[in-house]
Parts: sequence; structure tokens; C-alpha cells
Amino acid sequence: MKNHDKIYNTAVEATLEVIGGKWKPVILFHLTFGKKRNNELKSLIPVITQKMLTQQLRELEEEGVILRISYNQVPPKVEYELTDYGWSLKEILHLMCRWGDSHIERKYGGRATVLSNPQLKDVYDI
Amino acid sequence: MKNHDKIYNTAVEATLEVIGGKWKPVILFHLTFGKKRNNELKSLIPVITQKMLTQQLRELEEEGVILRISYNQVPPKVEYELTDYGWSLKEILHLMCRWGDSHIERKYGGRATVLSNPQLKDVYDI
DNA sequence: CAGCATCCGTGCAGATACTG
DNA sequence: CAGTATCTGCACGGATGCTG
Repeated sequence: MKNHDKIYNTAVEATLEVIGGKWKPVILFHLTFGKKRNNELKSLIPVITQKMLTQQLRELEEEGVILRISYNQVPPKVEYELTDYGWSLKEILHLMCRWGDSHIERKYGGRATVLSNPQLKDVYDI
Repeated sequence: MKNHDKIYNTAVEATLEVIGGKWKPVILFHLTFGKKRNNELKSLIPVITQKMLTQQLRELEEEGVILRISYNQVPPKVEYELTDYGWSLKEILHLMCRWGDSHIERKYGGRATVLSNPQLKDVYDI
């Protein structure tokens, strides 16, 4: 063993440092369907507050998984998109979505609704 | 639309309800290598407190992804293992582990260590 | 060994108001 | 439109001590 700057017990923990935030997987998941503006994300995630959204976006940006594109214009226009690195999370995120789908079906039968992931039906056969 | 007991914006959220706890993915990950006793989990996750460990285990049990096996003996012996349903999370968990590995490499180069996931090296070629 | 009970602090996250 | 700034509360999680 050498001097370490950082010690993990499991590599899973390293992943959680990046996508472990309360809304991060959800935000990233939506971005796997293309770049989104601030308001679009708010519409897709109605229950999140603006503060939380901005906060989580900033952290994701710092980790290098998303890119913030600010067009200098009035009114302001900002778009968020996955970086190449961020795209490497797609498999995990879509797997989480598909698992969630089957979990909902198992737990609630038909007594639950998922508002905004119709796209996945086109991507996979579910 | 009909009356719903539950509404999700994304199925990802349903997944997060199950594995979204601070330590849940880590605990579940360890269990993908076989049943573990309370103390074994504590050794594998040194920084977790007993309280948190118990709490997270209970919640995982309630969700039906792990099973608590209590042998009625003195001293007590309790084992935790994945249910069949819990096993369906394996792909996500191992994907998270592998992504974490590459993330650590990318972010820290050699200046970080992962203590306890040698098993994965045998399972996959990494 | 496995775990519960209790106390306690902090930090996460909500609500509201304001800005370039 | 896309944010900041500030105040606030409560629940999450840590530390400690006790139990079957």
C-alpha cells in the first residue's frame, strides 16, 4: 500500500458520489433523451424546487457528467446536456428505469402511473 | 386516466425508492457475493454506524429485496441475503461498481484505493 | 452477537422574495 | 428565463449507552 488521497470501501461508493444526490439520477435520465433547458427539466420533474434543480445541476457539472451551455441573450437561454463522460452512465440510468417499471408493476399492479418515460417504450420493447 | 394510488414522473424514481438510501446500493452490492452476517457487513463498510446499518437493512427487507434469517441461538446469529427479487438488482449494482472503478481511475489515477471489491475481478475481466 | 433507545447537532431541502 | 439570496425547520444520521 502507498499513500492514498482517497479510500473507497467499494467502487459503488465512487459512483454514488456522482449520482447519489436525491434528484441526480432523474435529471441525468431525462438528459439521456437530449439536451434540456432549465424550465423543461422543471416540467419533467414538477416536484423539484428551482433551488434543488440548480444545486444538483451545478454538482453534476462539477463532476464533469453534464455541460452547461449558456447563450448570452435576453431573455436568457441555458441548455444542459450530457458530456461524453456523462453518456457512459446511460446504461445504468436506463437499467434503473426498466427495473423501476417492473417494480411498479409488481408493487402496484395497475394502480400507479408513470408520467414521462414514454420514450423508453420506443427504445426498448417494454 | 384512472384513479391512481401513486404517481411517478419517471420509473427511475421508483427504483430510487428502493435503493435510494445512503448505504443501500453498497449493502446490496456486498450481498451479491453471498449472504452476510451483521458483523461481516460492518467490516465491509467500516464507516457505517450500527444504527444506520440496521435501519437500511430493515427498509430493504420491507421492500422485499433482502431476507433476514435469524437463527434462534445464543449468541445470536443473523444472516442477510438477497431475495429472488433482490437478485434482479444485480446488473444495476455491478454496473455501478464497474462505472465507479473507471471513474476512480479517471479522477484519481493511482491515488485512490478500493478496499473490498476484488471479487469483481474474478467475475469480469477488469 | 445483534440490536434497541435516547439524545443531539447539522445539513438537506422547502418557501419566499429578489435580480441580471 | 434562469437563476441567486435568505430564512427556516425538521429529519437524517452520528455518538453513546443499554439489552436479550
